[in-house]
Amino acid sequence: MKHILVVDDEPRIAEIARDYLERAGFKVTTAGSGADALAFARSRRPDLIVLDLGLPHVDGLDVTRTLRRQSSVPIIMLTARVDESDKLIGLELGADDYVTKPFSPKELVARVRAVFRRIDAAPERGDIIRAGEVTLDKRRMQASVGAQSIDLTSTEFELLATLASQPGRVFTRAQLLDAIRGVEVESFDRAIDAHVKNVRRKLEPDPRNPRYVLTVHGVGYKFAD
Amino acid sequence: MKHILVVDDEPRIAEIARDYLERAGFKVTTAGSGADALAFARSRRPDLIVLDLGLPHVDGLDVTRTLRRQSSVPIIMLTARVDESDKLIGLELGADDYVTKPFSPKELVARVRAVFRRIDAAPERGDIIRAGEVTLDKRRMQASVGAQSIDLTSTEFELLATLASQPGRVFTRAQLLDAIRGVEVESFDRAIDAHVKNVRRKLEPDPRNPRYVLTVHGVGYKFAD
DNA sequence: ACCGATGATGAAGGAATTATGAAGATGTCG
DNA sequence: CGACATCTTCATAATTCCTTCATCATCGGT
Repeated sequence: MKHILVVDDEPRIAEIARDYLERAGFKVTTAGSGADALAFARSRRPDLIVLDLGLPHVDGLDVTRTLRRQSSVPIIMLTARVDESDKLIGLELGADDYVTKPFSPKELVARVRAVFRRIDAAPERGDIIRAGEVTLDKRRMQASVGAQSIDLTSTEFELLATLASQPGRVFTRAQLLDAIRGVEVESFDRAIDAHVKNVRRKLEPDPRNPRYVLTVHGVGYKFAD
Repeated sequence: MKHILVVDDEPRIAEIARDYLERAGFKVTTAGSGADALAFARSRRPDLIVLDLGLPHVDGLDVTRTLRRQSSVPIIMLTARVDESDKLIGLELGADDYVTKPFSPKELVARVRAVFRRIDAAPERGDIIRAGEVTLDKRRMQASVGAQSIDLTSTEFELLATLASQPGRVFTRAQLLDAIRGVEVESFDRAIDAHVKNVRRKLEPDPRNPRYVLTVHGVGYKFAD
Protein backbone atom coordinates (compact mmCIF):
# COMPACT_ATOMS: atom_id res chain seq x y z
CA MET A 1 0.00 0.00 0.00
CA LYS A 2 1.25 3.46 -0.87
CA HIS A 3 2.25 5.58 2.05
CA ILE A 4 1.60 9.34 1.85
CA LEU A 5 2.91 12.03 4.15
CA VAL A 6 0.68 15.11 4.40
CA VAL A 7 2.38 18.21 5.76
CA ASP A 8 0.29 21.22 6.79
CA ASP A 9 0.31 23.44 9.85
CA GLU A 10 -3.49 23.66 9.88
CA PRO A 11 -4.71 20.38 11.37
CA ARG A 12 -8.13 20.94 9.79
CA ILE A 13 -6.66 20.86 6.30
CA ALA A 14 -4.41 17.94 7.05
CA GLU A 15 -7.32 15.95 8.41
CA ILE A 16 -9.48 16.57 5.38
CA ALA A 17 -6.67 15.41 3.16
CA ARG A 18 -6.10 12.38 5.32
CA ASP A 19 -9.78 11.36 5.21
CA TYR A 20 -9.99 11.53 1.48
CA LEU A 21 -6.67 9.90 0.79
CA GLU A 22 -7.37 7.05 3.20
CA ARG A 23 -10.74 6.53 1.61
CA ALA A 24 -8.92 6.32 -1.71
CA GLY A 25 -6.88 3.44 -0.33
CA PHE A 26 -3.66 5.11 0.78
CA LYS A 27 -1.91 4.93 4.10
CA VAL A 28 -1.53 8.45 5.44
CA THR A 29 0.64 10.13 8.04
CA THR A 30 0.36 13.81 8.87
CA ALA A 31 2.95 16.25 10.07
CA GLY A 32 2.43 19.80 11.28
CA SER A 33 5.86 21.28 10.66
CA GLY A 34 8.71 21.14 8.18
CA ALA A 35 11.04 19.70 10.80
CA ASP A 36 8.66 16.85 11.58
CA ALA A 37 8.21 16.23 7.89
CA LEU A 38 11.95 15.96 7.27
CA ALA A 39 12.47 13.66 10.21
CA PHE A 40 9.67 11.41 9.09
CA ALA A 41 10.72 11.39 5.46
CA ARG A 42 14.20 10.36 6.43
CA SER A 43 13.24 7.56 8.72
CA ARG A 44 10.12 6.14 7.09
CA ARG A 45 10.50 6.86 3.40
CA PRO A 46 6.94 7.70 2.30
CA ASP A 47 5.99 7.08 -1.32
CA LEU A 48 4.74 10.61 -1.80
CA ILE A 49 4.58 13.86 0.12
CA VAL A 50 1.79 16.43 0.02
CA LEU A 51 3.43 19.61 1.18
CA ASP A 52 2.00 22.99 2.15
CA LEU A 53 4.06 25.77 0.67
CA GLY A 54 3.16 28.19 3.46
CA LEU A 55 4.49 26.37 6.49
CA PRO A 56 5.75 28.52 9.36
CA HIS A 57 9.47 28.59 10.24
CA VAL A 58 10.77 26.16 7.65
CA ASP A 59 8.59 26.61 4.61
CA GLY A 60 7.71 24.17 1.88
CA LEU A 61 10.48 25.25 -0.42
CA ASP A 62 13.10 24.70 2.26
CA VAL A 63 11.68 21.29 2.93
CA THR A 64 11.72 20.46 -0.76
CA ARG A 65 15.26 21.61 -1.18
CA THR A 66 16.46 19.57 1.76
CA LEU A 67 14.53 16.50 0.73
CA ARG A 68 15.85 16.66 -2.79
CA ARG A 69 19.40 16.32 -1.61
CA GLN A 70 18.78 12.81 -0.51
CA SER A 71 15.74 11.49 -2.25
CA SER A 72 13.57 11.79 -5.29
CA VAL A 73 10.31 11.18 -3.48
CA PRO A 74 7.42 12.75 -5.42
CA ILE A 75 6.11 15.97 -3.92
CA ILE A 76 2.78 17.65 -4.49
CA MET A 77 2.73 21.27 -3.37
CA LEU A 78 -0.26 22.95 -1.78
CA THR A 79 -0.17 26.66 -2.56
CA ALA A 80 -2.43 29.30 -1.11
CA ARG A 81 -2.12 32.10 -3.57
CA VAL A 82 -2.56 31.57 -7.25
CA ASP A 83 -0.65 34.50 -8.65
CA GLU A 84 2.75 34.21 -7.06
CA SER A 85 2.66 30.52 -6.48
CA ASP A 86 3.35 29.29 -9.97
CA LYS A 87 6.36 31.51 -10.25
CA LEU A 88 7.78 30.38 -6.95
CA ILE A 89 7.27 26.76 -7.64
CA GLY A 90 8.66 27.15 -11.09
CA LEU A 91 11.83 28.53 -9.61
CA GLU A 92 12.29 25.85 -7.08
CA LEU A 93 13.18 22.51 -8.52
CA GLY A 94 11.60 19.49 -7.08
CA ALA A 95 7.82 19.55 -6.93
CA ASP A 96 6.09 17.06 -9.17
CA ASP A 97 2.74 18.80 -9.22
CA TYR A 98 0.86 21.47 -7.35
CA VAL A 99 -2.66 22.08 -6.11
CA THR A 100 -3.90 25.55 -5.25
CA LYS A 101 -5.81 26.24 -2.05
CA PRO A 102 -8.61 26.18 -1.39
CA PHE A 103 -8.50 22.79 -3.01
CA SER A 104 -11.13 20.24 -3.62
CA PRO A 105 -10.17 17.02 -1.86
CA LYS A 106 -11.22 15.09 -4.90
CA GLU A 107 -8.78 17.06 -7.00
CA LEU A 108 -6.01 16.28 -4.55
CA VAL A 109 -6.75 12.58 -4.76
CA ALA A 110 -6.79 12.81 -8.53
CA ARG A 111 -3.40 14.51 -8.59
CA VAL A 112 -1.93 11.96 -6.22
CA ARG A 113 -3.19 9.15 -8.38
CA ALA A 114 -1.82 10.88 -11.47
CA VAL A 115 1.63 11.13 -9.94
CA PHE A 116 1.61 7.46 -8.99
CA ARG A 117 0.44 6.56 -12.46
CA ARG A 118 3.36 8.41 -13.95
CA ILE A 119 5.77 6.72 -11.64
CA ASP A 120 4.39 3.23 -11.92
CA ALA A 121 3.86 3.51 -15.63
CA ALA A 122 6.15 1.65 -17.90
CA PRO A 123 9.55 3.21 -17.36
CA GLU A 124 10.28 6.13 -19.62
CA ARG A 125 12.42 5.49 -22.58
CA GLY A 126 15.95 5.73 -21.31
CA ASP A 127 15.00 5.57 -17.68
CA ILE A 128 16.14 2.02 -17.36
CA ILE A 129 19.50 1.27 -18.80
CA ARG A 130 20.35 -2.32 -19.48
CA ALA A 131 23.77 -3.24 -20.68
CA GLY A 132 24.43 -6.92 -20.49
CA GLU A 133 24.06 -8.03 -16.88
CA VAL A 134 24.23 -4.49 -15.60
CA THR A 135 20.98 -2.66 -14.98
CA LEU A 136 20.58 0.95 -13.94
CA ASP A 137 17.33 2.38 -12.70
CA LYS A 138 17.65 6.12 -13.01
CA ARG A 139 14.44 6.82 -11.22
CA ARG A 140 15.50 4.91 -8.14
CA MET A 141 19.15 5.60 -8.65
CA GLN A 142 19.92 1.98 -8.17
CA ALA A 143 22.38 -0.23 -9.95
CA SER A 144 22.62 -3.97 -10.12
CA VAL A 145 24.71 -6.70 -11.66
CA GLY A 146 22.53 -9.68 -12.35
CA ALA A 147 20.37 -10.06 -9.24
CA GLN A 148 22.95 -8.42 -7.00
CA SER A 149 22.10 -4.79 -6.31
CA ILE A 150 24.89 -2.45 -5.43
CA ASP A 151 25.10 0.93 -3.74
CA LEU A 152 26.64 3.76 -5.66
CA THR A 153 27.03 7.40 -4.73
CA SER A 154 25.22 9.84 -6.98
CA THR A 155 28.43 10.75 -8.79
CA GLU A 156 29.35 7.15 -9.33
CA PHE A 157 25.86 6.42 -10.58
CA GLU A 158 25.90 9.29 -13.05
CA LEU A 159 29.29 8.21 -14.32
CA LEU A 160 28.21 4.63 -14.83
CA ALA A 161 24.89 5.70 -16.37
CA THR A 162 26.67 7.88 -18.88
CA LEU A 163 28.99 5.10 -19.92
CA ALA A 164 26.37 2.36 -19.95
CA SER A 165 23.83 4.42 -21.89
CA GLN A 166 26.01 3.97 -24.96
CA PRO A 167 28.04 0.80 -24.63
CA GLY A 168 31.11 0.84 -26.79
CA ARG A 169 31.25 4.58 -27.16
CA VAL A 170 34.45 6.05 -25.83
CA PHE A 171 34.07 9.01 -23.49
CA THR A 172 36.90 11.41 -22.72
CA ARG A 173 37.43 12.47 -19.15
CA ALA A 174 36.21 15.95 -20.04
CA GLN A 175 32.97 14.52 -21.38
CA LEU A 176 32.48 12.46 -18.26
CA LEU A 177 33.13 15.47 -16.07
CA ASP A 178 30.48 17.38 -17.97
CA ALA A 179 28.05 14.55 -17.53
CA ILE A 180 28.45 14.18 -13.80
CA ARG A 181 29.12 17.72 -12.76
CA GLY A 182 27.66 20.02 -15.36
CA VAL A 183 29.89 22.14 -17.52
CA GLU A 184 30.41 24.93 -15.06
CA VAL A 185 32.57 23.11 -12.56
CA GLU A 186 36.23 23.00 -13.36
CA SER A 187 37.79 20.01 -11.87
CA PHE A 188 40.91 18.06 -12.40
CA ASP A 189 40.44 15.42 -15.07
CA ARG A 190 41.95 12.77 -12.91
CA ALA A 191 39.11 12.93 -10.43
CA ILE A 192 37.37 10.72 -12.97
CA ASP A 193 39.98 8.04 -12.45
CA ALA A 194 39.17 7.93 -8.78
CA HIS A 195 35.47 7.54 -9.47
CA VAL A 196 36.13 4.84 -12.00
CA LYS A 197 38.19 3.03 -9.43
CA ASN A 198 35.35 3.22 -6.92
CA VAL A 199 32.75 2.09 -9.42
CA ARG A 200 34.91 -0.85 -10.39
CA ARG A 201 35.46 -1.82 -6.79
CA LYS A 202 31.71 -2.05 -6.30
CA LEU A 203 30.68 -3.30 -9.72
CA GLU A 204 33.33 -5.62 -11.03
CA PRO A 205 33.75 -9.22 -9.89
CA ASP A 206 37.50 -8.71 -10.32
CA PRO A 207 38.37 -5.00 -10.26
CA ARG A 208 41.85 -5.72 -11.57
CA ASN A 209 40.41 -7.18 -14.74
CA PRO A 210 37.40 -5.03 -15.49
CA ARG A 211 34.63 -6.60 -17.57
CA TYR A 212 32.32 -3.64 -17.74
CA VAL A 213 34.10 -0.33 -17.33
CA LEU A 214 37.04 -0.47 -19.68
CA THR A 215 40.00 1.82 -20.09
CA VAL A 216 40.79 3.22 -23.51
CA HIS A 217 44.40 4.19 -23.18
CA GLY A 218 45.13 7.77 -24.11
CA VAL A 219 41.48 8.64 -24.60
CA GLY A 220 39.17 7.81 -21.74
CA TYR A 221 36.75 5.08 -20.75
CA LYS A 222 33.98 3.04 -22.27
CA PHE A 223 31.41 0.51 -21.20
CA ALA A 224 31.93 -2.92 -22.70
CA ASP A 225 29.60 -3.84 -25.53
CA MET B 1 24.35 25.83 -24.83
CA LYS B 2 21.13 24.33 -26.21
CA HIS B 3 18.47 26.84 -27.17
CA ILE B 4 14.83 25.88 -26.66
CA LEU B 5 11.75 27.62 -27.99
CA VAL B 6 8.65 27.22 -25.82
CA VAL B 7 5.37 27.96 -27.57
CA ASP B 8 2.19 28.34 -25.53
CA ASP B 9 -0.58 30.89 -25.58
CA GLU B 10 -0.87 30.80 -21.80
CA PRO B 11 2.00 32.91 -20.45
CA ARG B 12 1.68 31.17 -17.08
CA ILE B 13 2.50 27.80 -18.54
CA ALA B 14 5.24 29.15 -20.73
CA GLU B 15 6.88 30.85 -17.77
CA ILE B 16 6.88 27.72 -15.64
CA ALA B 17 8.45 25.80 -18.48
CA ARG B 18 11.00 28.56 -18.99
CA ASP B 19 12.02 28.62 -15.35
CA TYR B 20 12.55 24.91 -15.15
CA LEU B 21 14.36 24.61 -18.42
CA GLU B 22 16.64 27.51 -17.59
CA ARG B 23 17.45 25.95 -14.25
CA ALA B 24 18.32 22.81 -16.15
CA GLY B 25 20.91 24.79 -18.11
CA PHE B 26 19.10 25.57 -21.32
CA LYS B 27 18.64 28.91 -23.02
CA VAL B 28 14.93 29.51 -23.44
CA THR B 29 12.80 31.77 -25.59
CA THR B 30 9.02 31.85 -25.36
CA ALA B 31 6.46 32.57 -28.02
CA GLY B 32 2.72 33.05 -27.55
CA SER B 33 1.47 32.20 -31.01
CA GLY B 34 2.13 29.87 -33.86
CA ALA B 35 3.05 32.76 -36.13
CA ASP B 36 5.66 34.06 -33.69
CA ALA B 37 6.99 30.56 -33.29
CA LEU B 38 7.45 30.06 -37.01
CA ALA B 39 9.14 33.43 -37.42
CA PHE B 40 11.49 32.71 -34.59
CA ALA B 41 12.27 29.20 -35.69
CA ARG B 42 13.17 30.45 -39.14
CA SER B 43 15.45 33.23 -38.01
CA ARG B 44 17.10 31.84 -34.90
CA ARG B 45 17.14 28.09 -35.38
CA PRO B 46 16.46 26.76 -31.88
CA ASP B 47 17.79 23.31 -30.99
CA LEU B 48 14.40 22.09 -29.83
CA ILE B 49 10.81 23.33 -29.73
CA VAL B 50 8.26 22.67 -27.00
CA LEU B 51 4.96 23.20 -28.70
CA ASP B 52 1.42 23.47 -27.36
CA LEU B 53 -0.94 21.48 -29.51
CA GLY B 54 -3.90 23.67 -28.65
CA LEU B 55 -2.73 27.03 -29.90
CA PRO B 56 -5.43 29.42 -31.18
CA HIS B 57 -5.61 30.34 -34.88
CA VAL B 58 -2.67 28.29 -36.13
CA ASP B 59 -2.57 25.18 -34.01
CA GLY B 60 0.35 23.01 -33.09
CA LEU B 61 -0.16 20.56 -35.90
CA ASP B 62 -0.12 23.35 -38.46
CA VAL B 63 3.06 24.70 -36.95
CA THR B 64 4.63 21.29 -37.00
CA ARG B 65 3.68 20.70 -40.59
CA THR B 66 5.10 24.04 -41.67
CA LEU B 67 8.27 23.61 -39.68
CA ARG B 68 8.89 20.18 -41.06
CA ARG B 69 9.01 21.50 -44.58
CA GLN B 70 12.15 23.38 -43.81
CA SER B 71 13.82 21.83 -40.81
CA SER B 72 14.18 18.72 -38.75
CA VAL B 73 14.31 20.50 -35.41
CA PRO B 74 13.13 18.19 -32.60
CA ILE B 75 9.63 18.97 -31.33
CA ILE B 76 8.01 18.03 -28.03
CA MET B 77 4.26 18.40 -28.06
CA LEU B 78 2.24 19.63 -25.12
CA THR B 79 -1.26 18.33 -25.34
CA ALA B 80 -4.29 18.66 -23.12
CA ARG B 81 -6.05 15.74 -24.70
CA VAL B 82 -4.91 12.25 -23.97
CA ASP B 83 -6.53 11.01 -27.11
CA GLU B 84 -4.53 8.34 -28.80
CA SER B 85 -5.32 9.69 -32.26
CA ASP B 86 -3.66 13.00 -31.46
CA LYS B 87 -0.60 11.11 -30.45
CA LEU B 88 -0.58 9.27 -33.74
CA ILE B 89 -1.11 12.41 -35.78
CA GLY B 90 1.59 14.25 -33.89
CA LEU B 91 4.08 11.49 -34.31
CA GLU B 92 3.27 11.20 -37.98
CA LEU B 93 3.94 14.86 -38.42
CA GLY B 94 7.25 14.58 -36.74
CA ALA B 95 6.89 15.32 -33.05
CA ASP B 96 9.68 13.63 -31.15
CA ASP B 97 7.84 13.16 -27.89
CA TYR B 98 4.66 13.99 -26.03
CA VAL B 99 3.85 15.51 -22.67
CA THR B 100 0.25 15.69 -21.58
CA LYS B 101 -1.15 18.63 -19.65
CA PRO B 102 -1.27 19.23 -16.81
CA PHE B 103 2.39 18.31 -16.88
CA SER B 104 4.97 18.22 -14.16
CA PRO B 105 7.79 20.58 -15.06
CA LYS B 106 10.26 17.96 -13.98
CA GLU B 107 8.82 15.55 -16.47
CA LEU B 108 9.13 18.11 -19.21
CA VAL B 109 12.79 18.65 -18.39
CA ALA B 110 13.33 14.90 -18.37
CA ARG B 111 11.75 14.53 -21.81
CA VAL B 112 13.77 17.38 -23.21
CA ARG B 113 16.95 15.79 -21.91
CA ALA B 114 15.91 12.44 -23.32
CA VAL B 115 15.42 13.90 -26.78
CA PHE B 116 18.82 15.56 -26.69
CA ARG B 117 20.37 12.32 -25.52
CA ARG B 118 18.89 10.50 -28.46
CA ILE B 119 20.10 13.13 -30.88
CA ASP B 120 23.57 13.35 -29.44
CA ALA B 121 23.82 9.59 -29.43
CA ALA B 122 23.15 9.34 -33.13
CA PRO B 123 26.32 9.19 -35.15
CA GLU B 124 27.08 12.52 -36.74
CA ARG B 125 27.89 12.93 -40.35
CA GLY B 126 31.57 12.22 -40.81
CA ASP B 127 31.77 10.17 -37.69
CA ILE B 128 31.73 6.99 -39.68
CA ILE B 129 34.35 6.46 -42.33
CA ARG B 130 33.75 3.77 -44.89
CA ALA B 131 36.36 2.70 -47.38
CA GLY B 132 35.46 -0.50 -49.13
CA GLU B 133 35.15 -3.26 -46.56
CA VAL B 134 36.87 -1.19 -43.93
CA THR B 135 34.74 0.87 -41.57
CA LEU B 136 35.94 3.26 -38.91
CA ASP B 137 33.71 4.48 -36.11
CA LYS B 138 35.32 7.49 -34.49
CA ARG B 139 32.94 7.57 -31.58
CA ARG B 140 33.72 4.02 -30.63
CA MET B 141 37.30 4.33 -31.79
CA GLN B 142 36.90 1.01 -33.43
CA ALA B 143 37.71 -0.33 -36.85
CA SER B 144 36.21 -3.25 -38.66
CA VAL B 145 36.86 -5.24 -41.79
CA GLY B 146 33.58 -6.67 -42.95
CA ALA B 147 31.97 -8.05 -39.83
CA GLN B 148 35.25 -8.51 -38.02
CA SER B 149 35.89 -5.71 -35.54
CA ILE B 150 39.39 -4.77 -34.59
CA ASP B 151 40.89 -2.99 -31.62
CA LEU B 152 43.40 -0.30 -32.42
CA THR B 153 45.35 2.03 -30.18
CA SER B 154 44.46 5.69 -30.49
CA THR B 155 47.54 6.40 -32.59
CA GLU B 156 46.87 3.51 -34.90
CA PHE B 157 43.28 4.56 -35.22
CA GLU B 158 44.19 8.14 -36.12
CA LEU B 159 46.69 6.92 -38.68
CA LEU B 160 44.21 4.62 -40.34
CA ALA B 161 41.46 7.23 -40.20
CA THR B 162 43.67 9.76 -41.94
CA LEU B 163 44.52 7.35 -44.72
CA ALA B 164 41.03 5.93 -45.13
CA SER B 165 39.33 9.30 -45.17
CA GLN B 166 40.84 9.86 -48.61
CA PRO B 167 41.44 6.55 -50.32
CA GLY B 168 44.01 6.79 -53.06
CA ARG B 169 45.64 9.94 -51.80
CA VAL B 170 49.28 9.50 -50.91
CA PHE B 171 50.39 10.85 -47.54
CA THR B 172 54.00 11.54 -46.68
CA ARG B 173 55.32 10.42 -43.33
CA ALA B 174 55.51 14.04 -42.22
CA GLN B 175 51.84 14.53 -43.02
CA LEU B 176 50.91 11.42 -41.13
CA LEU B 177 52.98 12.48 -38.15
CA ASP B 178 51.14 15.80 -38.10
CA ALA B 179 47.83 14.00 -38.24
CA ILE B 180 48.48 11.69 -35.33
CA ARG B 181 50.66 13.80 -33.12
CA GLY B 182 49.95 17.40 -33.85
CA VAL B 183 52.51 19.62 -35.49
CA GLU B 184 54.46 20.49 -32.39
CA VAL B 185 55.96 17.08 -31.71
CA GLU B 186 59.20 16.30 -33.46
CA SER B 187 59.53 12.69 -34.01
CA PHE B 188 61.49 10.44 -36.24
CA ASP B 189 59.70 9.78 -39.52
CA ARG B 190 60.24 6.11 -39.23
CA ALA B 191 57.98 5.83 -36.24
CA ILE B 192 55.23 5.85 -38.82
CA ASP B 193 56.58 2.65 -40.29
CA ALA B 194 56.16 0.94 -36.99
CA HIS B 195 52.57 2.08 -36.68
CA VAL B 196 51.82 0.98 -40.20
CA LYS B 197 53.25 -2.38 -39.36
CA ASN B 198 51.02 -2.67 -36.31
CA VAL B 199 47.93 -1.55 -38.19
CA ARG B 200 48.61 -4.07 -40.92
CA ARG B 201 49.14 -6.83 -38.43
CA LYS B 202 45.69 -6.19 -37.00
CA LEU B 203 43.86 -5.17 -40.15
CA GLU B 204 45.21 -7.14 -43.07
CA PRO B 205 44.31 -10.76 -43.76
CA ASP B 206 47.89 -11.21 -45.01
CA PRO B 207 50.14 -8.48 -43.62
CA ARG B 208 52.90 -9.41 -46.07
CA ASN B 209 50.66 -8.57 -48.98
CA PRO B 210 48.69 -5.56 -47.84
CA ARG B 211 45.31 -4.97 -49.48
CA TYR B 212 44.34 -1.80 -47.68
CA VAL B 213 47.30 0.15 -46.40
CA LEU B 214 49.67 0.36 -49.34
CA THR B 215 53.26 1.53 -49.55
CA VAL B 216 54.17 4.18 -52.11
CA HIS B 217 57.87 3.69 -52.49
CA GLY B 218 59.91 6.81 -51.89
CA VAL B 219 56.89 8.87 -50.88
CA GLY B 220 54.73 7.46 -48.13
CA TYR B 221 51.51 5.50 -47.74
CA LYS B 222 48.00 5.46 -49.09
CA PHE B 223 44.77 3.64 -48.52
CA ALA B 224 43.73 1.44 -51.45
CA ASP B 225 40.94 2.88 -53.57
C1' DA C 1 71.00 -8.91 -62.64
C1' DC C 2 73.40 -5.64 -59.59
C1' DC C 3 73.57 -2.25 -56.02
C1' DG C 4 72.30 1.70 -53.43
C1' DA C 5 68.20 3.38 -51.38
C1' DT C 6 64.00 2.59 -49.14
C1' DG C 7 60.75 -0.26 -46.47
C1' DA C 8 59.60 -4.19 -43.10
C1' DT C 9 60.16 -6.40 -38.87
C1' DG C 10 61.07 -7.80 -34.03
C1' DA C 11 62.92 -6.52 -29.79
C1' DA C 12 64.10 -3.27 -26.15
C1' DG C 13 64.09 1.00 -23.70
C1' DG C 14 61.67 4.70 -22.21
C1' DA C 15 58.01 8.16 -22.17
C1' DA C 16 53.36 8.72 -21.27
C1' DT C 17 49.21 7.15 -19.27
C1' DT C 18 46.57 4.83 -15.81
C1' DA C 19 45.78 2.44 -11.14
C1' DT C 20 45.79 2.81 -6.39
C1' DG C 21 45.85 4.00 -1.54
C1' DA C 22 45.86 7.75 1.49
C1' DA C 23 45.29 12.37 2.93
C1' DG C 24 42.96 16.76 2.55
C1' DA C 25 38.67 19.35 1.62
C1' DT C 26 33.91 19.81 1.73
C1' DG C 27 29.44 19.08 3.11
C1' DT C 28 25.85 16.55 5.82
C1' DC C 29 23.60 14.48 9.90
C1' DG C 30 22.64 13.81 14.59
C1' DC D 1 30.32 20.62 17.41
C1' DG D 2 31.97 15.91 16.20
C1' DA D 3 31.27 11.82 13.30
C1' DC D 4 30.59 10.35 8.94
C1' DA D 5 30.31 10.12 3.95
C1' DT D 6 31.78 11.84 -0.36
C1' DC D 7 34.65 14.10 -3.64
C1' DT D 8 39.10 15.74 -4.93
C1' DT D 9 43.96 15.84 -4.92
C1' DC D 10 48.39 13.89 -4.55
C1' DA D 11 52.39 10.68 -4.69
C1' DT D 12 53.88 6.47 -6.27
C1' DA D 13 53.51 1.98 -8.49
C1' DA D 14 52.05 -0.52 -12.50
C1' DT D 15 50.88 -0.74 -17.19
C1' DT D 16 50.49 0.45 -21.98
C1' DC D 17 52.29 1.63 -26.12
C1' DC D 18 55.30 4.85 -28.71
C1' DT D 19 59.72 5.38 -30.43
C1' DT D 20 64.10 3.84 -31.65
C1' DC D 21 67.44 0.75 -33.45
C1' DA D 22 69.60 -3.13 -35.81
C1' DT D 23 68.89 -6.30 -39.31
C1' DC D 24 66.91 -8.19 -43.26
C1' DA D 25 63.89 -7.76 -47.41
C1' DT D 26 62.32 -5.26 -51.38
C1' DC D 27 62.34 -1.75 -54.92
C1' DG D 28 64.07 0.75 -58.96
C1' DG D 29 67.32 2.53 -61.89
C1' DT D 30 71.22 1.31 -64.58
